Amino acid sequence: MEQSRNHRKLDVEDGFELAETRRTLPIALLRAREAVMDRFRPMLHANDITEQQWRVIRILFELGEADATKLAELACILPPSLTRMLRTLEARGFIVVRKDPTDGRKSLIAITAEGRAFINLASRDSAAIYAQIEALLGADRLQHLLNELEFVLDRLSGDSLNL
Amino acid sequence: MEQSRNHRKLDVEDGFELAETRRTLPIALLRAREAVMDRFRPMLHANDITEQQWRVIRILFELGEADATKLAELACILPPSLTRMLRTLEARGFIVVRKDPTDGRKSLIAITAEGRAFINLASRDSAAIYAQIEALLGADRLQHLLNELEFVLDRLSGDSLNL
DNA sequence: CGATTTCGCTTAACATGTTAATTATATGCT
DNA sequence: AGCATATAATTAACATGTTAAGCGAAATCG
Repeated sequence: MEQSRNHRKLDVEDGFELAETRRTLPIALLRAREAVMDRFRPMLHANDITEQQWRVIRILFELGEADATKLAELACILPPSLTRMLRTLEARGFIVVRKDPTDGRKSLIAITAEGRAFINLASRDSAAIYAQIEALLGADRLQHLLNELEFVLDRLSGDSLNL
Repeated sequence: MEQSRNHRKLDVEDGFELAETRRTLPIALLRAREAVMDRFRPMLHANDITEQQWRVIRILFELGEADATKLAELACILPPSLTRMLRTLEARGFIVVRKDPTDGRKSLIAITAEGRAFINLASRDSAAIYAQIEALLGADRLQHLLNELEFVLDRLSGDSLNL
């Protein structure tokens, strides 16, 4: 049930140590995410939308409208990528972009009725896939993992290079 | 100490449910990984190497030589990306590519002495950063998280779409 | 008020992610 | 051997990641 894995380290010429690549937080997070996304990708592809576009309109579905900075942060997308994506999503009729009347620098992005309709359609499959994942992992264990990931976030974010 | 977070669900018109985007496994894994990588990026950038290139030569440092398929799998890089990267890394003198004498389709990629020297230099900083992360998270908690991530991998990989 | 600085977003340039199609080689089958 | 199929890698085309630079609007400061 529990796995007592190898915490092996590689001895390098000069004496310092390097963790085995496979057993490393960046790789482990990446591989776990790929395993999860492999289950969503068919549904995303069938709906002719990318993973990132899906995140963006889903955030907008929750918020209704948001400025580009907040949207980028919530969707985990860098500003340059978001700029390009907004054109695509606007051309598809899922969002509308307008200037903030209070602040001429900001852009306000809102989801359209068409965008909401798309979410309503696709989220059926999405929810089913997520339920399947939850069943495979166990609801409690999944919640625990989400807590741990949030712990990592809280612990590593902000304080730049102390210690 | 423990966080009792919201497991809120969004009610959608038609009655089915969609988990809040923030509290979702793909996003949580992505955000956690970004928090981790933010600590490595300065070091990678200072050494003028990308995150993916670093993974590739590090894998080769561990294996010595490998065919492209295994290398791509271990480094979590798709074949088309690897093809492009190999040119870059070969031009920089970190690797050498040769055809497999037994199988004309395969390519065998090996790390060079120069590549090893690069790892030896850069891995000092890398190991220091990883140690800092381990200290911030706690060694035990980190190992536990790695185990959980491996559990996700084992549970979600392979069996394509069974219940 | 005007100059400077900061902020929000965009553009540019290059690297990688992603899927489909292609090529060359191996393998299986008869 | 001859043919169909499978495999390994590549190419193509488009989307996104990543860093730096650019630009207009807003805030700040003297």
